[in-house]
Amino acid sequence: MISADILRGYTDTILLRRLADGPSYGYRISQEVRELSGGALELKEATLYTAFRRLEGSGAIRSWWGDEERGARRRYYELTDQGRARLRAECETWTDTRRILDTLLQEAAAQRQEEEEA
Amino acid sequence: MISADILRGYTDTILLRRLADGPSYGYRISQEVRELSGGALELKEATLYTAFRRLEGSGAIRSWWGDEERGARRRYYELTDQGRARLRAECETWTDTRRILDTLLQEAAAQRQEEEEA
DNA sequence: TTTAAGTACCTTGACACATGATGTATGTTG
DNA sequence: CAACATACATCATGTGTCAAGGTACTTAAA
Repeated sequence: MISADILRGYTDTILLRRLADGPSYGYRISQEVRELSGGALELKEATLYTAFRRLEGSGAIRSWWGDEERGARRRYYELTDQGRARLRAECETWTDTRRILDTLLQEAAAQRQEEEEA
Repeated sequence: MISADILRGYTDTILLRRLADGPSYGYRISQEVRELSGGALELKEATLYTAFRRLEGSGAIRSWWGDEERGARRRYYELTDQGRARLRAECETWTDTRRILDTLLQEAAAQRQEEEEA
């Protein structure tokens, strides 16, 4: 189980990506994240909704109340152009970050050797 | 330039890895990180030294003052067995995290199509 | 028919980590 | 002697995560 604390800084990006294919709402997104991560990542509600506020405040998404006639009310979210641009930028940052962390965490020579000998 | 905020949660792992090949000290490690990351990541001093305190407090590293006869004094750090175990565990967590984020940030079908057509 | 569980939203307070600012001290080089 | 590099350290502040708590509707089981 991966804590979102470790992904800190990527919660927003994950949400933006979930909205890239069209409008969605909180509960659904949290389910999708759980499923796509094979149960390893669960965005807690407090994290999720504060992230939505943050993203809306910065102009990356906009939202409205759905007009569900049955069941619980839902608030829908949608990417703005700015949000789409931000998603692109942050995906590139992820690529860089991944490469750098791979380099920085590369196994020690001794460890590699052990594995080669195994 | 990648903010360490984005790597938050990996500062400790990076430091543990820097100590995996033998004892070292703060200033040198911060230089190594800068070089290995191609200048993209700079561990700020405050971040560095609070991380050392944290790691020593949790028993992952131990430290001592060097006996430099010239130049500024240095505090050396070294992995404990516990630290070595923690490094292994956290490298595995990184592998998982990387895979999960890759999945979660995978480009949208529409975007992929655009690229294929390009 | 009550109860539990699922859907769906929200806020508050506590906590952890990163960092700008600031300080100490020594050594080297122009 | 001024500037820069080496080398350590702390404090206050900001930001993000999350446990805990709350609201309200729907469906299925007991």
